[in-house]
Amino acid sequence: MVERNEETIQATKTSFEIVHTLQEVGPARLSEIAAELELAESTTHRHLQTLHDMRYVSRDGERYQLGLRFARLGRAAQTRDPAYEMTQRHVEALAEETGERAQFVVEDHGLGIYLHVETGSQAVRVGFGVGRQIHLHSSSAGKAILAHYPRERVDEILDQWGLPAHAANTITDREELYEELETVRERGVAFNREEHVDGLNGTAVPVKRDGRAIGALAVAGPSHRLTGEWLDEEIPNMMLAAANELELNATYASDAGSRDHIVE
Amino acid sequence: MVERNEETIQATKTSFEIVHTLQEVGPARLSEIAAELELAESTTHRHLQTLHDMRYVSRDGERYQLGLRFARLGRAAQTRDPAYEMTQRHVEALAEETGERAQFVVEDHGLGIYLHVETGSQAVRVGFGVGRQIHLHSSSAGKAILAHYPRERVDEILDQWGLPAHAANTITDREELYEELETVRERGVAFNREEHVDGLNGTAVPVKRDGRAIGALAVAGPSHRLTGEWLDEEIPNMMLAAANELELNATYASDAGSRDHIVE
DNA sequence: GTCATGAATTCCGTTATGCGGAACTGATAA
DNA sequence: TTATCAGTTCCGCATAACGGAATTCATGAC
Repeated sequence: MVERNEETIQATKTSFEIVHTLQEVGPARLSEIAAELELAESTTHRHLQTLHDMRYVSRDGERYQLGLRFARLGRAAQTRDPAYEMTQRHVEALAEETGERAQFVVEDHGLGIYLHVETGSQAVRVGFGVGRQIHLHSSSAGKAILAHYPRERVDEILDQWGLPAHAANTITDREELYEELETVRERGVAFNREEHVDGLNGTAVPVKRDGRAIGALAVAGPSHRLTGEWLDEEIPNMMLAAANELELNATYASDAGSRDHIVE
Repeated sequence: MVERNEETIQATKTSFEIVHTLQEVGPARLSEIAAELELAESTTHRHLQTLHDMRYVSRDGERYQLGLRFARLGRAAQTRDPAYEMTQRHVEALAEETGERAQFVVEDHGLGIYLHVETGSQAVRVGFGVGRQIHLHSSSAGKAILAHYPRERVDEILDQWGLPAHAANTITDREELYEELETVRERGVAFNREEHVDGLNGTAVPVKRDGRAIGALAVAGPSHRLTGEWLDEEIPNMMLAAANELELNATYASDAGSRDHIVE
C-alpha cells in the first residue's frame, strides 16, 4: 500500500535547494525563496532558521544569503586530495608562459569541475570560474580524463549526462566520441576545437596517479590565437612537462598543517 | 504534552553534521561516520544517499568524502559581496610589500572569516587559511571590525562567543576590550601583540562602506620581526592607503559576468 | 569447499516530526 | 484609524524519518 519509493530525505533536499537558490539569486527575502521553490512560507522559515542557526546562512535585516561557513567547506572540498593543491603552481606557470587561461579540472559525479583557474593577463579577476561545472564530452580537459577511464565508467557518465551540443563542433555521437578518446589516449593530448564554445579552442593533458587520471591540465583561448604549432605542439609540451613533474611526485606528500584557535 | 521546543529541522541538522564530519576527518566509511555521530547505520546511510544524489558528497568505493559541488558554493559565498573580490589585489600587494602574511577578514555570525590570505614568501602553499574562523576579540582584524560596530552588536557577539584566552595577552575582560576598541576607533588602526598566538603580532585597519565596517585588512607575522616603527607606522600606513582606495570606489561596481554552459 | 566476520544495504513497524493552512504580530503607509 | 504586506508562531494531521532487525555482499580463515 504505502509506496516506499526513493530512499532519500525530503527535508535535507529542501534545505539544500534553499541553499542552491541563495547561490543562484544572491541575497533574497523569505517570501521570494518560498515562491521560487513553491514552498509554504512557514516551511521555508523553518528551513532558513535551521540553516541560520548552523551558520550556513546569514541574514542582513530581511535578506538571507549564503553563510561564509561555506567558504571553509569549499576549501576543504578543493583540497580533499593533496594532489589537487600541488597543481596550482603549474597552472599559474602555464598561464604565465602561454598568456592564456590555464586550468586544472577534475571529475566528480560525471562532471568536470574547475579547481584552479589562472589567466595570463592581469585584467581578468582572480579565481573567476573556480568551482564551475562542465560536461566532459565537450572540453579538452574532459576528454583527457575520459580517455583514461574504463569504458563502463565512460558509458555511465554518458548515460547520466548525455552529449548535449554546446557549440557547432561538439561531438554528440557516442561512437564518434569513443574514437576521439582512442586518439586522445594514443597521443596523450586532447584538443577542443570550438566544441564547447564557438570561437574558443583548448588543449589538455591528463594528470595520472597509479595509472588512473585524477584530473587534467588545460589551456584555452580564442581560436584565432590558439592555432597551428602553438596549439598542436608547443602548449601540449609545456603541459606534458608539468604533468610529468606532478606524476613523478608519486608520493604526493601530505602535511596536516598547523591549526591554531579555530572555531568550529 | 508534546514539547514544541526548537523550531528547527532535525534531518537538516543531521545531514549537515555528516557533511561537517567529512570536512573534519576527510574520506570516511559509513560506519565511522555513524559511530562518530552516534547515529544508526540505516539513518546514516539514508542521509549519505541523499547527499550523494545531490552531488554534495562523493564516494570512492567504500569511502565517502565532500563533493566538489561545495567548491562552487564556497566561491559563491566568498564573492557574495562584490567588495570582497576587490580586496584581493590589495592583499596580494600588502603581502608583497611587507613580506609577511596579509589577510582580508570579514565578520559573519560574530566570527571573523579569512576571505583572502597571501604570504610574502612563496614557500607557503597558496590559499592556505582561507575560510578559517577566528574569534574577533583576540585578533587585530577582529578588533578593527568591532571598533566600528554599535555597542549592542558588540555585546551580542561577546555574549555569543565569550572572550576565551588564546595566548598570554588575550583580552578576556569586557571593560578592557571596550577601552581597547575605543582606542582603535580613535587611531583608526588595531594592533594585536601576541593576543591570539604567542609569538605572533598583527595590525589591521577597517574597510568601511557607508560608515559601517565590512571587513578589515590585516598583516601578521612573528613578533620579533613585526615591531617598532615598522609595526606601528609603516605597515598601518600601507594598509590605510589600500583601505582608502577601496573606500573611494564607493560604487563597488559589480558585473554579472558571462556564463557559458554551466551545469547546475 | 564451509564457516565466520564485518560492512553496507534493505525492510518494516512505530511514532516523532516535518508539513501547510490559519492565526497572529509588527512595521509601514494611506 | 485602517489596510497591507512580510515574517513568525500555532496547531492538527499524515507522512516520512527513525532505529532495530534481517539480509546481502565481500573477504579471509580453516
